[in-house]
Amino acid sequence: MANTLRAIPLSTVERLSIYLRTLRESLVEGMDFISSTEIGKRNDFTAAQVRKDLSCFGNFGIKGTGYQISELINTLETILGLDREWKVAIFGLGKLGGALACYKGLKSARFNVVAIFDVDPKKVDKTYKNIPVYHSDMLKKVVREKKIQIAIIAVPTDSAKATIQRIIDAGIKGILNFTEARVPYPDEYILKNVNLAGELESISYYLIHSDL
Amino acid sequence: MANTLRAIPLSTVERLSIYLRTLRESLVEGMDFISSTEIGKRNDFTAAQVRKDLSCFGNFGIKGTGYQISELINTLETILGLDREWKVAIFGLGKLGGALACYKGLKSARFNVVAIFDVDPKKVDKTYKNIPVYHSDMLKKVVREKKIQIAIIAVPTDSAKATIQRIIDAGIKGILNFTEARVPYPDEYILKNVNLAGELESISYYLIHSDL
DNA sequence: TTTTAATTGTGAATTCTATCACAATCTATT
DNA sequence: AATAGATTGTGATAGAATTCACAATTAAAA
Repeated sequence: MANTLRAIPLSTVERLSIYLRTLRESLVEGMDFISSTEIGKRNDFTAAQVRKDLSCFGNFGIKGTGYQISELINTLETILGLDREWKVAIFGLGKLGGALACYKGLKSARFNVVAIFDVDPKKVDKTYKNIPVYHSDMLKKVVREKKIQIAIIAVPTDSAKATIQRIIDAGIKGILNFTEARVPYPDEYILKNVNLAGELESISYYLIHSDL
Repeated sequence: MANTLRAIPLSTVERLSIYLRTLRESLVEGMDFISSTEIGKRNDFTAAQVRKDLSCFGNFGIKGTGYQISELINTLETILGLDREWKVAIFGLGKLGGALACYKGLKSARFNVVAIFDVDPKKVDKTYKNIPVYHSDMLKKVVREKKIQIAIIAVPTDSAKATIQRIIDAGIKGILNFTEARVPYPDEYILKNVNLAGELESISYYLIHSDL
């Protein structure tokens, strides 16, 4: 039975993203329906896991047949909030910030980069790939005017903590942080960290500790 | 009691990375000892979590005092395999690949980018930031000669699946994948996916489903 | 030396997450 | 209309991860 209000674990939400990708892929392949078994097989999940995740939000399947793909895509997009446009700002126009600003996966997924912030006088008050670049001092004003809802942090390590704090203070509730900085934040905020060094370090760990 | 052989969950290993960062930070601040409580506070973990994680590998603390910071840094570096140099190749010299090649966090953490692969004739057989750029056809030969152990995938989506398959076939056992492609891989391999769109989608989800 | 305060390491308890297993139901076939 | 085959949704079960809670130990203070 559907219960959107019950707290859904992050792991379930992250898998919904993966299911959505699989559904789009199978739609391109010309399929109309897909079973939980097939969704699982393509992502190395059990079929029960797939069904349980989906059942948190409703009964979308047809017994004996599976899930109608285009319909489930729409449903998952609505659940994930991809039925609207999100206004995103990138903080830090270095190599990584620039790469993220160009990333096609963003725009196609309704994440629209409407502002870039930096402190370098050579970069500010220009545009980068048609996106206006502002001095970080303009943060509060621009966030208010452009109704920015999500921040992506790609500033240098040493200014990261202060930058994140200012973003929190400006009321941007969704933050994706590519730096090492860790900042406490209020409950109603969602802050996710992508830690490149950490990813490689756990790869390093498992390379050593496998039975070689 | 220490038991390095027992399978350690990924979540524990990932936290070790975080503890290590915290320890380095506190060393810079001039501290000599740190308690599990303080490590936890700086990362929003419980003190028990910190102690339990560390106790998987040994008894490193001093009761009443905490952990000797520089010593625990060395211990964690050894556990994570950061006491050696890892040879890394980046696949795809686009915006993201270029950004990763320049990323200072890599080299300082003993992850040494010794090769870049691409298929663009304008890029191959040159160097990028002093790193040689090879045509992907040279994959097997270069991997063997340079003893590459870790691959970072930053190629375009449509060639990603094939690229990853060739990397697996070439015997590179540690893979960090920045693309959407998902490829089945043998057990003794470790493949981690960083999914930017997925991260933003779960942020989107929680922004909608908080009590606003 | 004794006491007090701090902190670890860990077994037990709890909470959270994933899997199992099967009744219910749908489609297709005979 | 009846049967066979497929697949869902979910309560029950199992498994994993986290937190609790406290004895043991150390350092510092009295």
